[in-house]
Amino acid sequence: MAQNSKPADAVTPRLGKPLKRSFFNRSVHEVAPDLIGATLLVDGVGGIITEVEAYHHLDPAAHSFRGPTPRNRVMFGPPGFAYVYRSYGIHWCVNFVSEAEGSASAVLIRALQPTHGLPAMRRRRGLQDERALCSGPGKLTEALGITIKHNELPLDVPPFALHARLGNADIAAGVRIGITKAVDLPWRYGLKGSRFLSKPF
DNA sequence: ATAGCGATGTGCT
DNA sequence: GCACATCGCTATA
Repeated sequence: MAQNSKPADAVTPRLGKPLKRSFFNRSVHEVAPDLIGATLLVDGVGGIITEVEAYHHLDPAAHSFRGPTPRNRVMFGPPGFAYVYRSYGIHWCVNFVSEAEGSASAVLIRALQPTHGLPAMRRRRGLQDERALCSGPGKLTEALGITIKHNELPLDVPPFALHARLGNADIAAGVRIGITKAVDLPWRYGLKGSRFLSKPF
C-alpha cells in the first residue's frame, strides 16, 4: 500500500467561485435550478447539490403563504440567509431565502452528492452507504450537522460556504415531493441521471 | 417493490 | 384537536 494513496472518499472535486449573497436576489425560479451542481459545505462538510424545490410566497404549499410566524420569519427578510425548520417534529430541513427582501420565497435543499467530509457524515448518520447519506432533506441536515442553530445565518459566511457549479448541468424538473397543496406545480429541480436523489425524476 | 406505521415540534382551526 | 416541505423500520409479495 503506497503511503500517499487515499480512499476514494477523500477525492475532492475542484470548487467553483464562492456564491455571494446577491446570487439569491433573483426569482426563486432562477435561483433553484442554478443551485443544481453547486457545492454546499457546512464547516467543510457537504457536497454537490443534486435536488431542490422552489417555494414562492404566493404558493399555498409555502410556509410563508399565510404570513410571518416565529418559525418562518427569516423568509420575510433579505435573501441569502438560511431558513431551518423542524419537519414532522423529528428532522431539520434547510432552505435558502431568495428573491427581494420581503418576498418570502425560498429554495428547499433536498439532496446532495457527498464529496467533502465523508467520515463525519457517516458518523452523524450512522450509515456507510454513500448514496443514503444525503438523499433527502432530513438526511442531509443530519449529515451536515445543520440544526436550528443555523437558522437565520448568512450563506456566504462560515460555517456556510457555497460554490457555483463548474460548467453546465443537465437539469430535470418535476412535481414536488411530500406536499399536499399545489401538488401539480413542477418546481422540483434535479441533476438529470444523478444517483444521489431522494427519488428519480 | 410497495405499504403501513411510529416518532413528535410548530402552526392552524 | 389535527395537519404536516420526513425517515427508517417492519411486514407482506
